[in-house]
Amino acid sequence: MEGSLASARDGAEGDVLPYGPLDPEADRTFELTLRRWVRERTGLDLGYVEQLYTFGDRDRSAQRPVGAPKVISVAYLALVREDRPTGPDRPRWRDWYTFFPWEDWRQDQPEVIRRTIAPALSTWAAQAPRGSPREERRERAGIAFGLEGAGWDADRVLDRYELLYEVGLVREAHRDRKRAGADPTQGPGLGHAMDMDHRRILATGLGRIRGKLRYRPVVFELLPGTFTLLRLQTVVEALVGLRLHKQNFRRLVESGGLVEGTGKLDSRTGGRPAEIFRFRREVLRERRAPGVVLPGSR
Amino acid sequence: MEGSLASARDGAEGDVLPYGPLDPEADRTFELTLRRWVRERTGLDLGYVEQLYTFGDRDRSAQRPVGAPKVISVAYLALVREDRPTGPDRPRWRDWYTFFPWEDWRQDQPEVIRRTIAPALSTWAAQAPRGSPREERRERAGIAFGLEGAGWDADRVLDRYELLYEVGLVREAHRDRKRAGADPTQGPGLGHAMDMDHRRILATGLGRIRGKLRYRPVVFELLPGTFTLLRLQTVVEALVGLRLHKQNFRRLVESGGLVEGTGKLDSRTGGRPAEIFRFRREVLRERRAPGVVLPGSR
DNA sequence: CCTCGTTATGCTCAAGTTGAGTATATGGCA
DNA sequence: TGCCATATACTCAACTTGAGCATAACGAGG
Repeated sequence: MEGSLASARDGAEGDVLPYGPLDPEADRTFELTLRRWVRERTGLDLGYVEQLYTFGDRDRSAQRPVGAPKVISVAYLALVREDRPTGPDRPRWRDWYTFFPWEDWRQDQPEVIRRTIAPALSTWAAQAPRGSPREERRERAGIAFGLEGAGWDADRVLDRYELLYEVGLVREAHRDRKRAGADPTQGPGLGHAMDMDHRRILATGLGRIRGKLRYRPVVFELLPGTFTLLRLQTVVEALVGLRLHKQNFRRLVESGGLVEGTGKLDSRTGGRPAEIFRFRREVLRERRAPGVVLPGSR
Repeated sequence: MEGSLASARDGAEGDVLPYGPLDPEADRTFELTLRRWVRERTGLDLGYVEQLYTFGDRDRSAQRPVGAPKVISVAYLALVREDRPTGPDRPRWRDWYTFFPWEDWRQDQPEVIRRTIAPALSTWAAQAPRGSPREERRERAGIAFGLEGAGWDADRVLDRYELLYEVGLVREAHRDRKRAGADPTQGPGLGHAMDMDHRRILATGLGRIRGKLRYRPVVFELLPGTFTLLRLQTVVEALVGLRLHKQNFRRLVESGGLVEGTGKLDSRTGGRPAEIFRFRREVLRERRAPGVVLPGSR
């Protein structure tokens, strides 16, 4: 239910993000074009929308045939509640952790880090000439994956993907090397691959939203108007990929003025009925940076 | 000395940011093209570089003549130490607070807010129909400029510029309305204007760097390899536009592991000689988000 | 060489925040 | 009724922040 993102048009190799041409003439801004385009193609009305990053032709893995027009891609991140999408592209929701299994720490450290990533990074570092190049590799790996007591930084999603790409642990790396005519080394191919550079874009988006969470109440874009605190917490946990301390989470959002109780109860919880809360818009006026996440796990 | 940004080519109306065409073919990424371009045009080697935002034709104030090619502008933020720039465009350094006088709270609340902005926003709110539209305007103004006890959020530079534009308090607003054939209302024209939408871009950049400061040690890009703590503090203050408590700043950067003393002293300070410090790179490995925590950052 | 102004540095303290519990409440259901 | 599950309430120590007082060490001017 939580932790998913729209993706569409299964292609030759893997999933792709929804994309299409923009006509800067038709609307006043890119963002308006985007909203219209998504509504037409999927029936979804976007709420929160944020520009992510712009890539030029040569940044991208897809090789442009000689004579084809130059392509600039402007990637956007949008938050939508998970309604059923419609439309000709047959877009489908995907759990984003199928693309980034190493990002999901909700039940402890993911297996794949201990079993595959950490050893591979260790080998990769050891292949560098001894001394400072080797130290640099070790340091970079340590920072990205929180290896040697460095602590996991949930926001560094892009750092981690780029490192895995460089080290050759994701399929796109082999695909691109083969296309470039280089040696076609085979590695484990962690997580589901995506076409073109879409997995890189997705990593940018996930990192961005994890960061934003700390100082802007964007979670509420993904929830109905009212919800229990457990539901809110579950969504936050899906976003940051960490498990949070329940009592402290309640204290944080309640005394932080992010939510207010409605007085009504939801008794479908299985235990004691939970109070139903709503987002307190006034918090935007009261606090400088109203957000949710403390890196505290379990 | 501090608080400035490269701008070039005084044009018909005001300053402009350095800009030029990018050839995505010549370099592998936009960023490389940018670095090369800046080196050729100004002689400066960029250190930290970050993509800011991409604007389409119609986002921009400049009207494109019929038949002219479509233009997409990708704005970048770079941090450079203030060396003398060279080159054909005659670029010059500018204090950015001449463009945003309301952003400089280093000596208390800027006059222009109390004298001009707050009253104008109040009038603007009062012009809306009573009830919730009027309340929304009042709330928006309050959040942006920290008016009714809301507290100043240094990061909201873009919010503030856009509000002033909308309310008609910056010259660009009148320029664009006139061009669009609308009524040419005259207002105070706060701060120095810039051509096209460059002041908007600059606002985006200033906001971005202020935010980044909290969790990445970007300040050190603007300092020589060694420095006194006062020098470091002054640069941070210039960036965030606030004055900081000296003893606490020292405690923050020293016990936070951001800097380490060299044992040497600088006695050109006028009082007791200051110890000379350097950036501690290891902090990147040790802490999740090493940055300068500011008053009410969270 | 003594004093004063100036900047640097050291230290304290109260208030607030965080991390990690323990304890109690209240529903459904066997 | 009693058990299980979840919700909610409260506690407490460790740590962080905001603010200020106190002391150190230089140069300038008498």
